[in-house]
Amino acid sequence: MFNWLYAKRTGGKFLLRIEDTDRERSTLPAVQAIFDGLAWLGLTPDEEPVFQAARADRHVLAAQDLLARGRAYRDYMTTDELTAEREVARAEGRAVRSPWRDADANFNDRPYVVRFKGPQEGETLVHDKVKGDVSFKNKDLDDLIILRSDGTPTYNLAVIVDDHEMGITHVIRGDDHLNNAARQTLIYQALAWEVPIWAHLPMIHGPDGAKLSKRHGAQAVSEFDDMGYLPEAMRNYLARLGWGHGDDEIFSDEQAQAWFDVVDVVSAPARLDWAKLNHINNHYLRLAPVDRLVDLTARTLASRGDSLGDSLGDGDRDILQRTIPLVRDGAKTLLELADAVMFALKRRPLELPEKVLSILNDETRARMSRLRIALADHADWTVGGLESGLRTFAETEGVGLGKVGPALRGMLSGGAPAPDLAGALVSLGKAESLGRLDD
RNA sequence: GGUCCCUUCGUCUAUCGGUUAGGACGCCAGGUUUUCAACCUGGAGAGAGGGGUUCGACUCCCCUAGGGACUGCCA
Repeated sequence: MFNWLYAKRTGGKFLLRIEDTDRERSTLPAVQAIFDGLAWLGLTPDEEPVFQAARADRHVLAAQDLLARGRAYRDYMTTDELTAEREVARAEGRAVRSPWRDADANFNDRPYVVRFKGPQEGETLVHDKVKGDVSFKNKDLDDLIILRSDGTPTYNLAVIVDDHEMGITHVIRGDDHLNNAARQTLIYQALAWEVPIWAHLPMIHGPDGAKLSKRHGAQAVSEFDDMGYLPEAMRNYLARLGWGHGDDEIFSDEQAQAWFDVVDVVSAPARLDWAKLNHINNHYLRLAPVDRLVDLTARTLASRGDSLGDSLGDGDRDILQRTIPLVRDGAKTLLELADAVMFALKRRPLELPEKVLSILNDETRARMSRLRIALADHADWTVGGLESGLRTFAETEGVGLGKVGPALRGMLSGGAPAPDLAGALVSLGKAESLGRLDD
């Protein structure tokens, strides 16, 4: 059975049908998951969505109407006969045809399915906004089953009836349905209903050119959330996948809405390019308000099950507030941002890795002690102030910053990636910085 | 097998008969440098192949090749 959800925007601007395409679990929860994904993307209709289970009674009525007018017929083929016919048809390179097509039979005691009776002559044109006019010879189109032998309607009848009754005007879907569009057009016409405007979008392929699958790491929108992508970055990236507007790469939602027209969608499938997605995500990471990134980073740390994530106090949030602006430029995802911030959240005393300990010989230890004193007196605890302070210190020592940096860095970060020295000092704050040096 | 769709740099795309075929990501080289990044400068890189139509074709037509979808009492 199928379930779908009709989402309506206030003012009746449009109706949106969301259907679950997963053959294995076509359930309401699955449809809800798709809807949630759209909500995450920021594509929420501003009116409560309407869950619409299949209106089987209306579908059956339509089928009976077709039957009464000779546009459908009862097909008494058994599954064995059908299988045999399919084999023959395939060998002869023609569509499947039931012997009952023109029999106009009506037995009471034999099971049957109801098939739509498509014309054998002529051709059907699908006016598609993306693919252009596509013509199909009617003789190549097989007769769709619209009612199963248990009397329930099939997908192809159900969408038509429900979409018509809900006032759907545009059918925009993956181009794997382009063939169905021809058959559905025939049914719309037989029902004397207005054929919707079709737009069949190319599918998105994985980096290797094959159909996007779990193997490529993502299928459900929520997985991009888990991977640390921002919704606005996804919107921008997805908009550019299969569509372009001159040289514009980064644009706002308002611009996208003003520029976008479904007829401009390219008709070839596009591949998902993680590198470019990362680049765009980085761009929006730089633009995002720090408060929001603090929240998202805290969430990321918590979801990792990292002990730090659960015990984040106000002091830690202050640290994040100071650190994020200094490290966000290098982060491609929220996951990387969380990594970049880890050094500042470590609890004293830090465990210094072998690599750092080896730098701390007697000479550098003595120098660090003197630096600790100089820093304790340093008042201007800003990136600029500390930069010049460090430079002055190195000059007094008569060495280059290269002699000071590695050791300081090691003690401050415990070997974890960290921003430049002045930045690291600022993120930690004076007390924590000096404390780590003391340790 | 049949029907249908698709084919511009590695990737996403611009071009809508006349361009040195543009941009972005990535890549390469150099610079900056206290880690990882970021950043700055420069560079390489494309019309699947073959026929037409045309003064002129990436653009229109045909063929071939390659890729994909559909071909269920699935949705």
